[in-house]
Parts: sequence; structure tokens; C-alpha cells
Amino acid sequence: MKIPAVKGTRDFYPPQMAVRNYLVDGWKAVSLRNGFEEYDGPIFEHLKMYQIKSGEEIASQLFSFTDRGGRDMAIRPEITPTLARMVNQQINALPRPIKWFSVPRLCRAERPQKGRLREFFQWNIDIIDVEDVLADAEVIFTAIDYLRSTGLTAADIAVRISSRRMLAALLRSAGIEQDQLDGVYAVLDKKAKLPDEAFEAMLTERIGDETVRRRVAELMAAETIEAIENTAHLDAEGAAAVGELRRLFDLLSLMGIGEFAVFDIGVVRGLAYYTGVVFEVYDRAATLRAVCGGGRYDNLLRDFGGPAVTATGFGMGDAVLEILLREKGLLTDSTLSTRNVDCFVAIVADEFRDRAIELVFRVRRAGACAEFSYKAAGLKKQLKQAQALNARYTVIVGEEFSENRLTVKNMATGEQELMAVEQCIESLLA
RNA sequence: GUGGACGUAGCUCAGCUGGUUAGAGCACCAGAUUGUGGAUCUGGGGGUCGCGGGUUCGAGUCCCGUCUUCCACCCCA
Repeated sequence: MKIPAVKGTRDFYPPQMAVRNYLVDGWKAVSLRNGFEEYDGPIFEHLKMYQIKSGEEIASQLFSFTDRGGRDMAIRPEITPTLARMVNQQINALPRPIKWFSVPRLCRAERPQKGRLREFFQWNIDIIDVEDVLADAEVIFTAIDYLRSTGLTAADIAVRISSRRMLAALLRSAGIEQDQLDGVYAVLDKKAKLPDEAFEAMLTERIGDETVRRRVAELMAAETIEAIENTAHLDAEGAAAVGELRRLFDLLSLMGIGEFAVFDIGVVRGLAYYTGVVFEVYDRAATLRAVCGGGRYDNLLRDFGGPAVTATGFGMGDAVLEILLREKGLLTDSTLSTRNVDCFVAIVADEFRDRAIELVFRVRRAGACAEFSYKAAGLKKQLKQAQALNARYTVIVGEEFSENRLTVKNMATGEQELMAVEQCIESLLA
């Protein structure tokens, strides 16, 4: 009986695995050079853990099961709750600030579509216990630092930045009640996706008062921070939030990534999670969903039963990223070779076969990658195989071996040289 | 969860208004070629035509259901 692959999952054949490794290795390297340490948790947790900040209905969007003891469990759809749990558990012992990263494998029971699967990898980095926007800037820098390392430029992508804190202050001064904020966020979050009239209609549904609605629409039309300062009368809280945002943009310029940063009041993001700076990285053409999203969430540790400690971070999934890199021609088969043999040993005189095998495994014991053909085949065929394996050198074991010599062929240049066996091994391992 | 499109070899696809034994290119394997790698030629393996049911003398082709994939919505942690 043939059993099909599960909906929304991927099989990683060697070429796909090479892509995945390329992405993950890049994430890890950039995390480390920006001062983050790696952590991980279990792939399943108590179901309750995911309902704390997202509510009961989230259960329909994740894979859950009951264990033999009757406990409700869920496969992790995100790693932030695990991070919160782990940090809370050792909050008094951990040196601060905490700068951690992880590349968890996550599962969500959603309908798959472009850039969204049921199982994926997501790079997460977080800085815990730094209140300064410098931490937000550092987090954004790390995301851009990685994306630049893949070859993307400011012409390809931009990080759109806003502030929940500022937006809340502006909406309050426009006349929105505190308890209406979340509902209004949900509408504002859709502004970029909807035609103006549809957006207007949704806003009308949410905000009854004509004057308040006009003020909100005016706010959302602001294209610069200056425009915000000029159109809105800010209270002290709003002014502080705007000052913080200005400081963030200054820092990003200082860090050398100013050309990537764009102010966009339409970046609101999901639910009540975020408390300060919020950002999303998009392709400039904005034809794909966000490559990366994050921001400040100062209440998270407390919501998970810990002390009130500030935090900021982001998540970047592999699916959209891969689509983007492919579209930009930055993922090519030639840059993602799955085989890189140092030395292919071609055996053309069968009487030396065992000596050749000895040689292959001697090279391997010494730490280099050596390969050979299982079958006795013509030299032509073996050279073809060497080429297919991306071998740097092919060592030919033939008649010359009776004089303790080998022919070493440089596969890139085609040049070859007759060498003594010991000399050959030494130069291969050099 | 809602709506739409697609499904023929490992991949990209052809297959006419239903009619013999379902094809091509690429890929894979072997040979031409017994010591020299991107070529050429020859041959070979590989298909329950996504799956199930129906209509028909006869279904890859028409109808229904179902599954997957893709696209949009909901949601996006």
C-alpha cells in the first residue's frame, strides 16, 4: 500500500536539504556574529501554553493530541512561549541581557498556500531585558545583516517600521477608547491589503463616530514621522513614542542599514502581543507575504508567570525567504552543491584495487573526503563520476602504481602530474 | 473553515469530436569507447493516466465523489 505524504509537508531530498542547510547555516552564522546564543526546547508542549496569549480558538490551528495520561498536548506552532518558559524558570540565574536565538521546526494546522506550509523552519532571535530601542535596532540590524549576506540589497527588500506604543497614543488622542484598540488594530492591519473603499467600510463598522473616524483615517494616511507630528496633537506618551521611533531610525543609519528602513504606520501586526516598536521585512514589490516580522513585547514573560521583564525579537520563516531568494536568482543549483569530494580515486588496474581502497580510507581517516567507484569501470566512466561528484582531484591508480606512483589530475584545470604515493597523500591533505 | 484551478513516466508536457498495445524531451542505467571528464549515437528500465464509483460495446478523454498540489479568502503567533 502506497501512503502519500502529509498535506503541507515537504520531503527534503538532497537538493532541497542543501537549500535548507544553506538557509539555516546562514541564520546561525549571523546570529553568532551578532552575539546571540543558541537554545532549543521540545517540539511539543502543554496545549495550554499556546492558549495563554492567543485564546482558546487557537487550538483549531494547531496539531494537538492527548497523551496516555490524558494530558492535552500540542506540537509547537511557535517557540516564543517555550522561550518565555525557559527564561522564567531561570530568570534569577541567567546573566542579562539575554540574547538568544533558535531555529525551531514548527507546525501549524492551516490551509497551505504560497509561502505558508504546515511544517516549516523559523529563525527566532530575542533580546530580553534591554528596554532601550537600541535593542530593537540591534534586532532589526541582525535581520538585515542576514538578508544582505544572501545577496539581497536595499533595492530588493525594505524593513517597514512603526510603533504600537505610538499608534495607541495617537488613537487614544483621536478619541478611540482603550478597550476598542485591539479591534481597531485588526482593521488598520489590513489597510495595505484592501482597496480604499473596503478599508473605509470596515473602519466605519468599527468606529461609529464620524469625527473620530476622520481623524483615524487622516492619521493612517501619514507617510512620515514628521507628518504625524504635524497632524496629530500628541500627548506626553505619544511624544515619547515618536521620540523613540526617531531614535530607532537614527540608530539604523548609524548601523549602516538606513537605506533599508522605511516608516510605515500601516505595520500593526497581529494581536495584543506587541507593546512598542513593530516591523516587517517585505520585498520592495510587496508581492509576497512578509519575510520576517517582529517587535517589542514587554509583557510576555509576565504573562507566562514570570517577572515584568522587557523583550524584543523577530521570527523569519524559511518558506517565503526561499521563494524570494529564488525569484532574485540567489539560489542556484551551482551554488548549492550536495557533493564536494576532495579526491576521487579511479582504479584502472584491477590488481591494485585493494591498494586503492586502502588509499581511499587512509585519506578519509585523515579527515578529507575521498570517493571511488564500486564497480570496475573504464577510466572515462570513472572520470565522469568524479566530475558528477564535484571532485577537486582525481587520483588514478594504474600501472604506475607498480613503481609506487600515482597520477593526480586537477579536475578544474585538467592538468595532471605523476607523483609518489606519499607525496600525493601529503599534498591532498594540505 | 469558504471559494476557484490543476492532476498522464523522477521532471516538463503531448495525447484531436470517447476507438487497437498511452507518447516525446530531459533525467537515470547500459553499450558504441579496455588509461582521460560537459559531446554524439544506439539500446534499456520506468505508467494501477491521483484514487473510488458511474455512463458506454469501449473511458487518459464524459459525469459524480474524494485526495493532493496551486491560488485567493479567514487567520497569521
